[in-house]
Amino acid sequence: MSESSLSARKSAKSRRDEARRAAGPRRSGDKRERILSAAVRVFARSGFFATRVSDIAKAAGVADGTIYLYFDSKEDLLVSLFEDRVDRLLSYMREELPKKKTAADRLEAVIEMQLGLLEGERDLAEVVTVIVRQSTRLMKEYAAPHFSAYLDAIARIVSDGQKSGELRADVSPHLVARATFGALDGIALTWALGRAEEGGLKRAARQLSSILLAGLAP
Amino acid sequence: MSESSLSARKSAKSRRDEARRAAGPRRSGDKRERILSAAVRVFARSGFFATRVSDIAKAAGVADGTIYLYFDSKEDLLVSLFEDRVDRLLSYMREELPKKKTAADRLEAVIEMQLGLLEGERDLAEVVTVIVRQSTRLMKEYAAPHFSAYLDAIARIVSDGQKSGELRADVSPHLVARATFGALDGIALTWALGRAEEGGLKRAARQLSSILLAGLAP
Amino acid sequence: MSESSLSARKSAKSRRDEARRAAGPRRSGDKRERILSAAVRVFARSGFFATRVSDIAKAAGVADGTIYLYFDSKEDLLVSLFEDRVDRLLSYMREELPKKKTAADRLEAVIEMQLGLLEGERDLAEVVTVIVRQSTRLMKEYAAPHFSAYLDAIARIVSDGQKSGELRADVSPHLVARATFGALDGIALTWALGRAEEGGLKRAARQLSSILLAGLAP
Amino acid sequence: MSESSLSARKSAKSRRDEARRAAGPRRSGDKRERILSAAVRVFARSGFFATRVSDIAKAAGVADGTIYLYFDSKEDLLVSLFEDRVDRLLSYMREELPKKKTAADRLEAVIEMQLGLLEGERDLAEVVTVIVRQSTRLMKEYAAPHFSAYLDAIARIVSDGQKSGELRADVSPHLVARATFGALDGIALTWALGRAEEGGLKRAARQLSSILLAGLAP
DNA sequence: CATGAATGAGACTTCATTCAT
DNA sequence: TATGAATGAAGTCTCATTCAT
Repeated sequence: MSESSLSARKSAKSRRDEARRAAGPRRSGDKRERILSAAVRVFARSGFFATRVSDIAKAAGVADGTIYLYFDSKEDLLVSLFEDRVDRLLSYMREELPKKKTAADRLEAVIEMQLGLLEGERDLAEVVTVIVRQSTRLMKEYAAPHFSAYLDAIARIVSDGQKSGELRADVSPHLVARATFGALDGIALTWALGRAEEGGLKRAARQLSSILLAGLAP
Repeated sequence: MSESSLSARKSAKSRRDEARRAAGPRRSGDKRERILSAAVRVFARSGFFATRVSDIAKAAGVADGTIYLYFDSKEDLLVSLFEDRVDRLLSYMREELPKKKTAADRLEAVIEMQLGLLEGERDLAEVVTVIVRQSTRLMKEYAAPHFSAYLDAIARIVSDGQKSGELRADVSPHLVARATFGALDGIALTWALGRAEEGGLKRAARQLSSILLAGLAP
Repeated sequence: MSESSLSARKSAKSRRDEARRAAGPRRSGDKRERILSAAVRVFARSGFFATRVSDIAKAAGVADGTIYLYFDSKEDLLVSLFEDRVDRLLSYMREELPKKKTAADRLEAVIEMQLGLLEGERDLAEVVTVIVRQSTRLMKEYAAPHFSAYLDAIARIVSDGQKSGELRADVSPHLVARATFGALDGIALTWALGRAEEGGLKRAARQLSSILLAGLAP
Repeated sequence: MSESSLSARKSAKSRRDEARRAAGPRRSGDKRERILSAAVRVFARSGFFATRVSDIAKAAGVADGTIYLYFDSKEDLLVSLFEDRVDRLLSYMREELPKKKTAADRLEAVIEMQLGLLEGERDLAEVVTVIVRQSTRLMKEYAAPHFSAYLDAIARIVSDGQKSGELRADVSPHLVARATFGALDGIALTWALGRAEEGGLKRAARQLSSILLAGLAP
């Protein structure tokens, strides 16, 4: 999930926005953020397709047309939302992972990170886990590559751990990555759909780490 | 996932269909199945919203209107599809689980069952994991209860295993259930979206079982 | 203005229509014609851009969506209209012109034909002369080639007449073609916009022929 | 095409502009001209409806809103453009025609004038001949009266020439006017759409005059 | 039972115009 | 005067659903 792959998708609009941001904030530089944040709420409540652009506009307190000053289309809005949030995850990964020395510490960090990203942002959790899967094009053309890169990063941690003898070698690193991601996703999904208790995800992170590491011990 | 919860949603059409099935096969009793099977293929390729009813009709070789002789709506078609396939899973669970004596055996059975259901039916895998999440109403009103029942069943296996001392007691049974389901779902998702190798799911089932049971050992 | 160039533009819809027509008239095989004829009236009154698709639908007594069963888009509707009517002109040209032996007779025939096509169809006259020029894309991509072919045909008549000594040789055949077409178009335009008297175009045709032939005498 | 008919349409803006012009050039008096000249270019390239006000603003190097300091609306901009250029034609007619003594000289003058106006201004030629026809309201409410006045002026030349025996009397003066205008328009149209050769229009003017006068000889 | 032409509600998006700065 | 971000009305087109045959 390299930086370059992330910046690959750049609409005319977002390029314009960047120029605008670089030139310093204009009168309503926060409008883009207001729209994004309204979109998280509305998408989470109704799903991508059932959400009308006018719903988001109303929730953001702007006119329908204003949406299109900041995003190319409804789909671009969802993608931007996704990117915006995935960016945080990636930055965090690039900064924190190298500091950990053992595979165990790294897996724990990934787990805490992925769940922690959502902690306190129930709507975002639902968008990321459920809504993004609603646009097949988005899923296949955009999410899939990033998704693979993310899985690859996890698999590499496992594979390195196996080489160093820290983890058992009789399981496929990629399977572990897929299962780990799925477990995290499943926890987030049920957390988002059910009662999202305060601090629940943190406890879940600790327990999942514990099970996974015990299960992967040589 | 009790029988009663399953029969909660019963449209006029599905009730009629059941009566018909009970009365034995009619001349065009297979048309319903032809439509369902076409729907699996088309939904899997294009997603729920991007699929037009006329696409399914064409794939099934029937007229658009014919769909509405067997299903109330496009959404009813998806729900019926889901029910039809989940039914197999439930029957299997009710028959096989009681035969297993240890928690380990039961968890292994659940894992093999859930993945085995999809093995050889790539399209169905995609529908179940991705497409079903596209209709928020379906997800929240229909799937959620069944989903909970399914998770509860897994959690009970864990909880029983903890009471008997077979499994470690310091993790939440529900968390284990959610993580297990998620791991299975994640494996199925990546299998469906990526290269679905022959026999891959069977191997995955064995490895996941091994990790999970080792991780849950007291 | 060869046959092949005419059939070059064939939308999915029109191809479907042809198949349908070939297979014999369905229940409402005349609906396409009803829409076309309504379109002539409404386009003539309001122009291409100011006309809403729903206006045409109302005038034709069909639902908005029905338009799209027969035409790909609003623009396709205009193009189809144009083609449909130009076809008559071309058929006539291919059949009648070869029968005439002198350049004078041929020019007279062209003049009578172009104006006669519109006689009794005031709306069509306006569509052809005014409305078609409203869609620049249509004008440049579609009309221009056919237009050139039409002008070429007239120019050839002149050029042949010059070679045979029947017409004066000191004027450019293409200029004569452009001026003749323009004169006819101008007459049609003012006839359409003003009081379109019965028989006026026939008289106009005779007078224009007379002036043109006298002007071109060697 | 009397002066009074020309001043019939006078928006608040144009009245203000006239006052300004009468008072002598202001600092930004050229901005209006910059906008008009940009409008000619953009209208000619894309047509009236396909042209966005913002396109013109960009081409003129002003902000969108600035357009509305000089013109009431997009349509007013087109009308102003038309008036501005037609003004030249009218001034010329009022000054030059009375100097000519014969009908032949007058017709030649009209022809040279109408084509000469466009010579060297290909964009303007396209605007006048094609684009102006795109706004039906403009065509019917504004252009038609001026158009009639212009045709009347030509018809009067013919009619006078018939009375003096200089031109044949068996053709309708109005028909001649309409055909002459049409021929000129047709030449300008094809010149604008095709390869606009240098000097082409001047040659065309001479040939057309020659044909027309020979055709109208008694 | 089956058909598929017809319907029409509703969504996304554009763009002329305004107005606070 | 000049700006350009914001507005919101309005239009094209899609597609689930119906119903006459």
